Amino acid sequence: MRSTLGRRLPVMADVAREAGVSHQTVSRVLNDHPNVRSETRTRVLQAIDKLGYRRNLVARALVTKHSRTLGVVSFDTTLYGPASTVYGIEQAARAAGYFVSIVSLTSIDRAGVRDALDYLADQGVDGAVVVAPQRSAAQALADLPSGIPTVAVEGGQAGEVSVVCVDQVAGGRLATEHLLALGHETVWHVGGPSDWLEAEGRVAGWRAALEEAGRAVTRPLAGDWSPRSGYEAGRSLASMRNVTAVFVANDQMALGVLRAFSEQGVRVPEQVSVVGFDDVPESAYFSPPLTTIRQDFGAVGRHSIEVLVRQLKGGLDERERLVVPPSFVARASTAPPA
Amino acid sequence: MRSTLGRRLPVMADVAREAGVSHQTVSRVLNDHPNVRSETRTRVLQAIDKLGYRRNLVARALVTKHSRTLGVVSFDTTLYGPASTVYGIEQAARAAGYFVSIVSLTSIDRAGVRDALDYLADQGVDGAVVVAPQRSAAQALADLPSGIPTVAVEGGQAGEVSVVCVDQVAGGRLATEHLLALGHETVWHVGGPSDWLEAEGRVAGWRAALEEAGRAVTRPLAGDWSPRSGYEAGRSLASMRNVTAVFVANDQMALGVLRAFSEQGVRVPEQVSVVGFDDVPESAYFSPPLTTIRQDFGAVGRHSIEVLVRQLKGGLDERERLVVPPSFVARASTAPPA
DNA sequence: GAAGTGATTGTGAGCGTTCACAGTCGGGGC
DNA sequence: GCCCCGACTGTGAACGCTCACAATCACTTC
Repeated sequence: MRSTLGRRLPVMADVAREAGVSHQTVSRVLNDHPNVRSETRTRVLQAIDKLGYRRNLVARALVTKHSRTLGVVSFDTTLYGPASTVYGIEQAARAAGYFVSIVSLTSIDRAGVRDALDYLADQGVDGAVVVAPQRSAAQALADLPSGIPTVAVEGGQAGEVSVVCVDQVAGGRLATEHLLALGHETVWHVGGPSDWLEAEGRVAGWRAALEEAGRAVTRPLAGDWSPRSGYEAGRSLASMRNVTAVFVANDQMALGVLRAFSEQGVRVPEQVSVVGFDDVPESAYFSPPLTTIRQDFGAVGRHSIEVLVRQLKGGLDERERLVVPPSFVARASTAPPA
Repeated sequence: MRSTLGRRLPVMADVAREAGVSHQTVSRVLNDHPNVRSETRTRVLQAIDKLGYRRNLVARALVTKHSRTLGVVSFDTTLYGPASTVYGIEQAARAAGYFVSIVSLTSIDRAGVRDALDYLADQGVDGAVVVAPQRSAAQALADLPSGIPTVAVEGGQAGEVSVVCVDQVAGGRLATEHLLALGHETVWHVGGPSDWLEAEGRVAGWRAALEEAGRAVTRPLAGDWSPRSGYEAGRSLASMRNVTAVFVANDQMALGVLRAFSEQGVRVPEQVSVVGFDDVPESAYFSPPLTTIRQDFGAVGRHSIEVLVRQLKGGLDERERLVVPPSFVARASTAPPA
């Protein structure tokens, strides 16, 4: 864009002239080519410094066909989970020497994912990671050959693309088994939106743990991740007699559940135990502090970049599937039944 | 890169040949140039469709010197505020036809901001918005001429750059005046980190409201935005006799305060009233639901893009300063003193 | 009927880099 | 003394697009 002076920004040829070499030698210095006499190298470096030269990455991308830019497609980066994942992705990508171009979707359907990927492809990204926690998005990815190397985060079964995800089933198990171990007869569940793979995995883990223990599997209550939906589920649960333990599919809804219980005079953990999922920074300060399942979003982001970069470098077409284990965080919202 | 077939991706010349026109005519069709016969236009469009041609934006950027990419520099996009702002920015930028390249800083000091901006400039962004809520970042912006059009979000006094921000002082006032209006003798304050401009503005508003009402200005307690720091401040406050109203500089810390009060048997709002700041989605479900000051992060993001695009288009060098007013959200954490 | 006008199209150069290919130079082996 | 080889450097052509300019054509206009 024009320097602060009216002068044109220096280009490689200017540096070459200044250093008394050819433009190619300048290029070699810039690209750490071994066969450059060290004296020549310093001369070029000095010229670069003197002129304040900066290599034009757009021109470079034109010829190399690599932009060193990675695309990220995500859904509602306002939520803690996606935001943390994207943060991890960005850090890892930059560390690996890539720029990150992002597009946030308001609705993550088939068309949306395709458009976003096309959009990024137009821009010339070398690869993309799609944070696709919804079944529709995951399917969109599996079906359409995006043309560019792609990694899915939380993207369900690895079909056409590599996948990095947290073991949601294990997480659901962890939560449920903890409650059963405390002596609860069975565990109720407040689930996330049914089209989210994460919600699906958590229910599955909960159900499996219950069935393995030979306990009654109650019908899960449906939420939409929001505190409000948790609140409503909490009101329903509070009105039931036999509820002593609840596994809520995320911390935000758990907050709503806690709130509803508190309003209805249901004491946690004395009367009912509650376990959340995510371990958002706030959950340690809920009333009571929330026992929850921790997901390492940062690790997921980092891994997704590792996989993507490996695919870019190797050029190999093997699909990977990397699963990050969740962990259990004990706090004050669970106790043995009264 | 490379189509699924081994074949080279079609370029403008291929389309031209297919349509029986010159490459320039293809370019004209692509750029909606008026002087193209409609019959020619359809022929070109058909050729484009048939070949699956997509214009190479990198090549275009090389000659136009415009990448149609905007950079975003932000600090810890894991936090709700920055995440929401960045989300708003991204949506607005895409709507305006720009790509968004993002870099998240872990520490937002002078060098960090400069590096990030240089990094983005290298990539060839047309402009940048820096979410710079810390004094050091704002200063870094004011001092160093970044070379590219830049807009600061929450960036303090407009010096060298345009600024879009929320009126933090008004927010602090709103909170404090509400508590005074309820009949509280004075209002205590739990502040954010002292080098944050937002924290500074909120204290200033609180102090101004107190002084105008002729009330005692107590020494603010220091926090770092985290629930933990709020919790600690809350413990201190709970141990004091004369505290009846507290204005906490953000909702997360307010959560910690609430938690500490609850542990110490201090009832909110019966014994102490609490007001937060931000209106995070969770705050309506705190115990009790938190009265707070709402910031419209989305609007801030949108405005910052508007200002930036105006600067890009107009080419004019005028600096703007756009202030978004906060609003008061009444919930259940405040009441008249006992 | 000559010249002017506006719409439509084509030609060639150039954006700033990297790539492929040629040189040049000095020294070791015969 | 000749040749070969490796280290170093230079030359010219892409990359795929847009820009400036020229050319053509059908009408008007006087």
